[in-house]
Amino acid sequence: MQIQIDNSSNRPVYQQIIDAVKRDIALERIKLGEKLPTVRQLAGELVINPNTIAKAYRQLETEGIITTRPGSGAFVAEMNSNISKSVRKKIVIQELERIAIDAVHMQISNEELTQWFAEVIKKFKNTFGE
Amino acid sequence: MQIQIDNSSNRPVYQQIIDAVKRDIALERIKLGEKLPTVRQLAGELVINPNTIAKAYRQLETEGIITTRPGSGAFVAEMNSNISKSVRKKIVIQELERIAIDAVHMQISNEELTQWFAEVIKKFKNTFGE
Amino acid sequence: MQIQIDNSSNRPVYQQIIDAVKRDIALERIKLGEKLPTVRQLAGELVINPNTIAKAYRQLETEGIITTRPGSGAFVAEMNSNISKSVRKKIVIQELERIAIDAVHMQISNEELTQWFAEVIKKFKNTFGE
Amino acid sequence: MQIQIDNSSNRPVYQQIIDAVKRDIALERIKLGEKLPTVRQLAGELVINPNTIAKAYRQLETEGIITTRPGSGAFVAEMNSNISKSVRKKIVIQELERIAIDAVHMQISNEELTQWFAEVIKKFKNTFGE
DNA sequence: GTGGTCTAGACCACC
DNA sequence: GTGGTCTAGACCACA
Repeated sequence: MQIQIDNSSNRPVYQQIIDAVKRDIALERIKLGEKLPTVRQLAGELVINPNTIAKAYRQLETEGIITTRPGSGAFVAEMNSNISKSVRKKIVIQELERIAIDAVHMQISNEELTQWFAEVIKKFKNTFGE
Repeated sequence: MQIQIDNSSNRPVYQQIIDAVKRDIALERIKLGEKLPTVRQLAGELVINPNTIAKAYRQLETEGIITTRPGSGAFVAEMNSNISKSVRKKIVIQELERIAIDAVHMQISNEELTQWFAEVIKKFKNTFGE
Repeated sequence: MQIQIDNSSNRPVYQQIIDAVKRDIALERIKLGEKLPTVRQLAGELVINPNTIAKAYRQLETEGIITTRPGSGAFVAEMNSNISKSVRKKIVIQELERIAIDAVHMQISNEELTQWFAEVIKKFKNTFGE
Repeated sequence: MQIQIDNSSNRPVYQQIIDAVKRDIALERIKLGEKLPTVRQLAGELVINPNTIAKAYRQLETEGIITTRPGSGAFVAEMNSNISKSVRKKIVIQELERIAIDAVHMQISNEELTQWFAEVIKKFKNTFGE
C-alpha cells in the first residue's frame, strides 16, 4: 500500500487517495478483509493533514469499498455493487464516450485506442466481475 | 447545436458546455469551419450568464478546438493536436485505467466492458485520427 | 504583394495586414516609392471588409511607413525612424526579453535560440540600418 | 516578487501579471516549488480585483508554469514543455522575425541588434534548457 | 453586433 | 484561508 501524491495534479488530494485505494484493490495488491493503514499512520507517511485522509476513508466507506470498525481500523470490504445494472451501464458508457471524444480531438486513431484499451483491460483481468 | 445543462450535476456549467461542443464536433454534428452560436445567443437560450459561455469558449480556444475572432464569432477549428504523442498516450491510458478500476468495483465483467467499448467506438468511427 | 490572412490566428486581421506590409518592405519585395494595392482591390482579393484594410493603411501612415496621396493611392515611404535612439533600444530590448523568457519556459537551449536568431537575421541582411 | 502594473499600457493587466511571473521565474527570482503570493494578497498589494489575479494564475497553470491547489495556494512548477519541438521552433522564429522587421523599420543596424540580443541572452543564461 | 477585459460580490470545495 | 465557479453589469477593440 504505497500511495504517490502528485501535488502538481489538479485532482484533489483526498481524491488521489481514493483513487489509489481503489486501484490497489482492483490490482489485488490489497485483498478482501485486509487492514488499511490507519488515518494517522498514512497522514504521517504522506505528510498530509489527517482530516484529508479521514475524508477519503469516509467516502470509500459510503461507496461500500471499505468498512471501518471503530477502534480496530479500516478493512477491504467484499465487492458487491448496490447500483442497478442499467445505471452502472449508463455511468460506464458515459465515461467511455468522454474518452472517445477526447481521443478524437487528440487525433488518436481507432486502432491505437482499441489497443490501449486491451492493454489496460489485461492488467485487471483477474478482478473483473463474473 | 442543442446543449442540455444539468444544474444538479457536480460538473461546472462551463465544463458541460465544453463537453457538449466537443461531443457535437466528434459526432460531426458541427463541422470544420462552421460557426458556433454567439456568446450572447447561447447565454440567452440556456438562461446562463454570458461570461460563463465566454469562459467555455475561451478554454475551447486554448485547447485548439475552436478559433474565436472578436467581431466575427467562434468557429470550429481544424483538428491537430499540439501535444506530443507520448503525453497523449499517457493521458488516455490514465483515463482508461480509471474506467477499468471503476468497472471492477462495479462488478462489471470483462466481456461487458469490452462490448460497451466497441459500441461507443462505433459511434465516433468517422472522426478518429488517420 | 500577396498577403495571407490566417483566420485561425488570434492576431486581428488589420494587424496581420500591417505585419505583412512591413515584412514585404523589410524583405524588399516592395521598394521605396512603389504603389500599394488600393483599399478596394485588396479588400476584394482577401474577401475582407474595406474598413479593415483602411484601418491598416491608416496606421501604417501614422507610423510613417507609407504615405497616402488622396486620389492616387498609397506608396512606400522612405525609412527614417522619428523615435530617439534610446527609446528604440528600450523597445527592442523589451521584445528580445519577452522572447528569451518564452524560450526559457519552452526549454529551448541557449544555442538553439542563438542559431535561430542568426537564421532570421540573415533573411533581412540587406535592409538593416547603416 | 514585486510586480509593477502599468495602467496606461495597452497590455491587459492580467497579461502584465503573467509576464511578470514568467520573468521572475526565468530570472530565478522565484524558484521551483516556491509559493506565489495568494490571489487575495496580490490583489490587495496591486489594488486590483482578485478575479484579475485569478485569471492570470489560471492561465499560468494551463501553460504549465505554476500549479495551483485549492486550499494551499499556487506554486512554481517544474519546467517541461508539452509542445512539440517543431511547433516551439515555429513560434519562436515567428517572434524573432517580428523583431527583425521592427528593427529594420527603426533603422537599427544588424550589429546593434545582434549585440542587444547577446546582452539579453546573458541575463537568462542559467535558466535555458539543457 | 462580436468577443475580450475588468470590476464587484456571492457561494462552494478543498485543506 | 485557499483557489474555483458563477452572476451581473460596464466598457473597449474588432469587423
